Amino acid sequence: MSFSVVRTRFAPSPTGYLHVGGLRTALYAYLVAKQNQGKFLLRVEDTDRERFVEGAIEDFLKALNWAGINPDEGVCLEGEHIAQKGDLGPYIQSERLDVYKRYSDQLIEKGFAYKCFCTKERLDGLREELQKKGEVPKYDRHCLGLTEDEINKNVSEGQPFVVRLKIPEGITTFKDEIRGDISYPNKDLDDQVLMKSDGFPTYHMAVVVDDHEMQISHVIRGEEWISSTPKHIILYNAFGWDVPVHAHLPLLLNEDRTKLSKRQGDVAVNDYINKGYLPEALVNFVAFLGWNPGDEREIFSIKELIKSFSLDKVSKSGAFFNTEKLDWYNREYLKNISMTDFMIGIKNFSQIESIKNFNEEVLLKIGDILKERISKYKDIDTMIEEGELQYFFDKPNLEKNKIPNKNCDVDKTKEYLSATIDILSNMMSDWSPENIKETLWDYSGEKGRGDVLWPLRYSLCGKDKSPDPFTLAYVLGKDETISRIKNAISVLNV
RNA sequence: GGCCCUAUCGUCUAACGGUUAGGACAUCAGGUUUUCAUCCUGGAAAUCGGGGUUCGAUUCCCCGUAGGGUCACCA
Repeated sequence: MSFSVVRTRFAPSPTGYLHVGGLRTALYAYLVAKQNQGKFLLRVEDTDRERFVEGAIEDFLKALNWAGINPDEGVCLEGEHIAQKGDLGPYIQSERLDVYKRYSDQLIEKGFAYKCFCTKERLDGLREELQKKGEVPKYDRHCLGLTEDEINKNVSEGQPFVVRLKIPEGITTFKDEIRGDISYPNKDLDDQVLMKSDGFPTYHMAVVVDDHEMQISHVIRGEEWISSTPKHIILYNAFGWDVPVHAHLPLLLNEDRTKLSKRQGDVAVNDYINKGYLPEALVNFVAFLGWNPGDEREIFSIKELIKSFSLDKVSKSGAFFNTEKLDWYNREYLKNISMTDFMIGIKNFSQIESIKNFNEEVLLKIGDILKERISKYKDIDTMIEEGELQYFFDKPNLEKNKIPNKNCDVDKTKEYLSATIDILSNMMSDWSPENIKETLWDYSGEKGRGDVLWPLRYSLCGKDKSPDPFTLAYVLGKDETISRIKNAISVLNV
């Protein structure tokens, strides 16, 4: 191979939104470029005009940017606008039509490709016929036999035509960086359309021409492209170009082990952004879907990934996109985030009204509680919506029989609660969870930890499950704490 | 159906011929300054089947089986 510089690319087509499989492909390509001091480019493959989706390019770019994967060259975002940088552009295929035309003419001239005037009807009929006979549907090369005169006549009459690749005899073999040698008998290959009748190239033509023109050294893409790679190799050979390294990544799978798709859960990167996952976590997670460093480390920043990643350690089989593991990753990253960043994260993320009920002070006080209990920012909204945090604002409704600890009678409970009020009222140290705990420690130890602390905790929140009573008391403040305990005593007196 | 790819705990994976088949997530049990959460400890859990090659196969080869991908003027 004569590529002196590593140049990789991510080449999405703007037909939808970036999904997690695409994110991983982009990430791997990015890592390979970065670890070799190479360049990562982004090219837009918009040769299918019918499937073009408005805004898709921006979406790709934004999602990639969120993940920390930014192109060195090619299509990029400048503020809110799409821009292009680099000397080998344009990097949007619809702006390169003349390039493909030039190369396609060259191919025809050299006899590697030919014009085909067959109508859609004829092609459909042919396919149907072959399928009925149980044969592989392939073009029958009807137009390969056309004479020069016939071709010229058809063209001058304005008959639409496509350009087809003339597949040579033999066997085509290529080396896949992940799977090793892969061979296809050429007789199984169809005379692939290179140029469509609308003057646009097909993917196969465009990808080969552009990868060559943009000096791509590593073609890193999904496994679904394996079977069209031989056609690309034949094209490289026809042009006399060096073939870049190919690496076909295993697919990301649904739970039923089919190719990851919508319908079976969230697949768009945006879905995960909107649920409040941290970019570092998603990146770490998808990086490990199909790759690992070979030792037992699991937490890798993108910088560490650049250092450790290698294509030959990428696995060959598809991986199920398991969000439970993703949640774990996100919790790990949440642990290391500062409280300030955590607060910013919540504020930036939360869409719902309820978060606005929280004043800064309370939010800061319950930060640790929140951080420990959520997997992702969205969970906070869920907790709020389900009223799980309501006791921080409103006095709870208490059920009398739930106030005493298990096997502790009402009179004793009243006594403990009253004593707790006294102890807390006379507390001299600062009102902090640690000090509250310390203040109550001897007394509760003496009377029975659970018998004293359970009713306290329940009095403050009215829930079977909650954070510890000291934190609760701290967040509520001394006055409110005492008021709630008094309330509990009065409930017991009813 | 043709062609191609793949196959280790439920899941993600490690073990580049010799290991009590390792780790992580999830799960279960126990523990930790009441509950929940966190944290700690421990348990259960896998080499698709059949043939070879070899002193020895998860590992190499073949055949099955299963799953997936692909067979467009879509990428």
